[in-house]
Amino acid sequence: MTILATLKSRFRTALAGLTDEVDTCLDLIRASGDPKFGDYQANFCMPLGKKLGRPPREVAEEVVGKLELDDLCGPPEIAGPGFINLRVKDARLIEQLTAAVTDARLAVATVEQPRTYVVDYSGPNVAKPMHVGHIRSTVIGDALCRTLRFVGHKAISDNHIGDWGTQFGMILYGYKHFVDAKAYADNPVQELARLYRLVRQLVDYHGGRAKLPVLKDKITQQENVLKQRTAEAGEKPDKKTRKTLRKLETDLAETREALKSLESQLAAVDGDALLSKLAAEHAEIGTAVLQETSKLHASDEENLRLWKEFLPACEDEIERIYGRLKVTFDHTLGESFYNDRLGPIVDELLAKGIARESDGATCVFFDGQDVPMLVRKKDGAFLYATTDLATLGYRMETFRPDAVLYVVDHRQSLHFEHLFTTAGRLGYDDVELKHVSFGTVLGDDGRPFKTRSGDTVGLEGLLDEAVRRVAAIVAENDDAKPSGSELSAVDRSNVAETVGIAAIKYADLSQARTSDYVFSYDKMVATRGNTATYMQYAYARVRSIFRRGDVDIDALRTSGATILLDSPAERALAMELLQFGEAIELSLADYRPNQLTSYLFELANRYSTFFEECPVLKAESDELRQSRLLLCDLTARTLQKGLELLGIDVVDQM
RNA sequence: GCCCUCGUAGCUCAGAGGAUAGAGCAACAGUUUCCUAAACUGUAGGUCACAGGUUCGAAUCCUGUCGGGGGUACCA
Repeated sequence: MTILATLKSRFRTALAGLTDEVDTCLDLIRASGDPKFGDYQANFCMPLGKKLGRPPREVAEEVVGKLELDDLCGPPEIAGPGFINLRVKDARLIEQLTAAVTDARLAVATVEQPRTYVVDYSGPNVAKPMHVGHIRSTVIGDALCRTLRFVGHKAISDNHIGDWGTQFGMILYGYKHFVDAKAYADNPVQELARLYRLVRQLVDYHGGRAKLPVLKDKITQQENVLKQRTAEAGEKPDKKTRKTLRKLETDLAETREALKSLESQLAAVDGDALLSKLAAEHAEIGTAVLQETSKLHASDEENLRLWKEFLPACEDEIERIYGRLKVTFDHTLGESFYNDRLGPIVDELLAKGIARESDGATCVFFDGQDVPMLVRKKDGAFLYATTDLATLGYRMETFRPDAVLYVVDHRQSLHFEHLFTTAGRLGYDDVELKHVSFGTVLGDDGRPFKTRSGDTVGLEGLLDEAVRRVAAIVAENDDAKPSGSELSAVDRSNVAETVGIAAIKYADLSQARTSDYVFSYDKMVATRGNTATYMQYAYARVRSIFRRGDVDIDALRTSGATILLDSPAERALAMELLQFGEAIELSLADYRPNQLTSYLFELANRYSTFFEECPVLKAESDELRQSRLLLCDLTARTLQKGLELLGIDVVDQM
C-alpha cells in the first residue's frame, strides 16, 4: 500500500460522522507541492468548513484530533486557511523501503479490482512503409499495456492492421504489370515496396493531371471573390469583415501553394523519361487500381491468391520494426479478418433503425449534428466506420472487456464520438470506450506530416538516424573517460541501439499525450534534461558503483542491513522512491505516460544529488555504506522498472 | 457556418480547483586530487492571450473576444 493510500484510510476513519462526502475529501489529499509544507497535504478543510458553516481551521482541529497517525507521521500542522500538512516519520520511510528491498514489485500493490482492457494501437497499413506518424500510437499503446499489466489488469493488445485497403490494389496492379521476377524472388518485401511506390506515383500523376485545371479554376474563383469582397468592404471594413477577408486571403494562398506543389510533382514525372513513358502507357491506372481492389474484396481467385502470398511478407516487414522497438501484440486481427461481418452489421443497424439510407448511402445520424457516420457507400462498399463497428462486436464477444482503448490520432475524435454513440445504441453500454487521443506529429515546418504523399520520413530510417547520432555521443563520452575507454566496439554499438531507440520513445512519451509533437532529431537525441538518457545514465552510475565496489547486491538485500536517512539528500531520495506506486496510479488515471516520465526524471534528479553529496563506497562507516548501497539498488531497480513500463531498456555501462 | 482543441519564461514544454506557477534548453557565475562531468550547485528570466463570471481559493471550471491548429457525406 502506498503511503498516500494509508493516509487516506486513516483520514477516512477520522472523517466518519463529520460528512457523508468522505471520498470527495480524500481526493484532496496530495503529495505536497513544496517540501516546506511537508510530504503530504490535506486540502479538504476549506470546502468542508464552508459546507458545514464552520471555520476551516476549526474543522481541521477536529479532524486532526481524531486522526491516528502517530506510527506514520509527525504531529500534523494546520497552516494557512486550513491546510493540514503532514511529514512522514523517517522510521516509516525506512520500514517501507526495507519491504521494497526484498520485493520484486518494489512494494507496488496490484489493483483490488482487475479489469480486462483491449488496447488498440499502432495499426499501420501493411504493404506501405511505416513512417514517423506511426510512432506515437505504437509507443503510447505499448506503454499503456505494460503499465496496466504491471498493476494487475489484463491488457489484450490488438493490432488492427490495414491489410485490405487500396494499397493492395496498387500492389496487385504493380505486380501484374511491372514486377521484376528476380527481385521479387530475392527480396519480396523490397520489390513489393518498390511496386507500391511506383504505382502510387503513377496514380498520383494522373490524378494530379485531372486536378490541375480544377485547382486553377478554384484560384480564379477565389481571386474574384476576394476582389469583390474587398470592393464591397470599402475603405474602413468592420472587424468581422476584416476577419473574413483575411480568411479568404489565407485560403487563396493555400490553394496557390497546393498548385505549386502539384506542378512540381507532375514535372518530376514529366522530366523522367521512363516514368513519363509508363505514365503514358497506363493512363487509366487510377480506375484499374480500384478495380483490382474491388476484385480482391469480391474474392476474385487470382487476386485473393496473390494477396495471401503478399501478406506474410508484408507482416514480416512490420514485425522486423516491432522487433527493433520491442513491441509485441497478443493479436493482429486486421481489417480483412472482419470482411464477413461488414454486411451483417449494416443489416443489423438498419433493422434496429439505427441507420438509414440518405443520398444512396447508409448512414447513422446523431442529434444536433448535421454530419452522419457513413457505414455503406452509394456503390455498396463499406467504410472505416463499418469495420470499426464489426471489430468492436468481435472484441465484445471474444474478450468480454471492461474497457476498449483506442490509441489514435486526435484528428479522428469525431469518428470515435460517432462510433461510441452508435455502439451504445447497439447495446454495448457496460463497457468503457475510450479514445486515447494524441497530438499530431508535425514536421519541422510546423505542418502535419503528410500521410498520402510528399516526403515522409520512413520509420526505419528514423531509428537508424537516431542510433547513428547516439553512437557518436557514446564514442565521444567513452573516449573521454578519465581512466580510459571502457567499452568494446560491440558494447558501444549495443549501447547506441538501446539508447537511440529509448531516446525516440521517451521524447514521445514525455510529451503530454494530447499536445502536438514536433518531430526533431535534436530533441529526440538530446542527452540532457528530461530524457531517457538521463535516467539510463543514473542507472549506469549505480551499476558502476556495484562493479567497482565488487558488491554482491543479492546478498546485501537479504542481509538485513538497515537503511539510514540522516542527510537531506538521502531522505529526499527515499521519499521519491516510495512514490513510485502513486506515480503509476496517476499515470493510468487518464492514460498519460508523461506522468510516469516526470516521476522518473524527478527520481533520477534526486539520485544525482545524492550521488554528489553522499559517497557510497567511501562512506564513513560500514553501516552507512550498506545503507547507501541499498538506496542505490532501490533507485536502479525503480528506474529500470519504470522505464520497462514505458518499453525502454537500460544498459549497465554507457 | 458548425464542432473539437490549443495559447504558460527568449525557445521547447510540465502543471488532478489549493499556499510564493515549475522543468529542460539557451544566458550568466561556480564545482574534477573523490563511486561515470552524459553530472552537480547557484543567478536571472512571468500581466499563465484578453475581458467578465463562479468559488473561501482559478493557469485550471463557465461565458465572450482575439489568435493558432484540427475536423466537418461516401479515404483510413
